[in-house]
Amino acid sequence: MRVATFNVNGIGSRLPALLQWLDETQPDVACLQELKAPQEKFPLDAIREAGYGAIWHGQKSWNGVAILARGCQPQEAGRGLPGDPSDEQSRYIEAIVNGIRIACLYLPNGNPAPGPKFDYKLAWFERLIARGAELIASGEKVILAGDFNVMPTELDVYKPERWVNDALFRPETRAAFRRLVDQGWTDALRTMHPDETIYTFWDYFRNAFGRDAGLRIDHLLLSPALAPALRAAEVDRHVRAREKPSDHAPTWVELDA
DNA sequence: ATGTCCCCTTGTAGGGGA
Repeated sequence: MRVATFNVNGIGSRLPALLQWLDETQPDVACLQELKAPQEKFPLDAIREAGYGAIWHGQKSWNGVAILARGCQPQEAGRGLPGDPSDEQSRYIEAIVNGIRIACLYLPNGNPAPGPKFDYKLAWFERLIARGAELIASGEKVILAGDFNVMPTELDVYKPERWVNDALFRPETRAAFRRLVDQGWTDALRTMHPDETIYTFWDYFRNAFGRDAGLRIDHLLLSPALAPALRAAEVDRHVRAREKPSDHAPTWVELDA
């Protein structure tokens, strides 16, 4: 079973690229972030035609997350990250697919830091850590997948010294990610590639992809009940090299059925 | 500071966000 995460950066502009990638790689589950579309503008017909059922949480202009499942309808199991009823940003949705709980998330960017956006990022992170603890305690097979907007270590940044004051790499951000993982989650990509430089995002600026000036910020975290099933974890890097690409590449895990 | 791309607009160029 293949579970992928892909920040599409606008599903309106990215639909052809998304459909091409789905057709080529046929992931069983695809978690999408940054739809940048209101609920009613999700291209459900095209997704269905590609063979996928879908649930999604849209928002005008910003954010937006979706879970696609090949050949079946994802069973929605939660919309919105618990812990703050006043939070109106569409950044979190859960579904059950094939007995696995899939949490698709788009963690706030948080720049500029310090400031209110960074405060929101850290507060959102605390809520995710609380939800993570509940999910670990449940003993369920769970995947946390998405754009975490965190480079966990220096190995995950092309030039770490340039990023130390950025919201994606500040000590508070890395410490929060570590606290989450230390609950018992397995960082699938890093586990399968312990010493490798491996990126999931390249800025549109300054030919970042051509220079391989990338970041590893898209992650798939496996709960203890699921970690023994991990067989492979990779980045579909070639997708970033195409015409009109997202700034993120699809990232995926292969799990033993 | 800059670069680029996406989305929206008492819209068609400019601002906000990443």
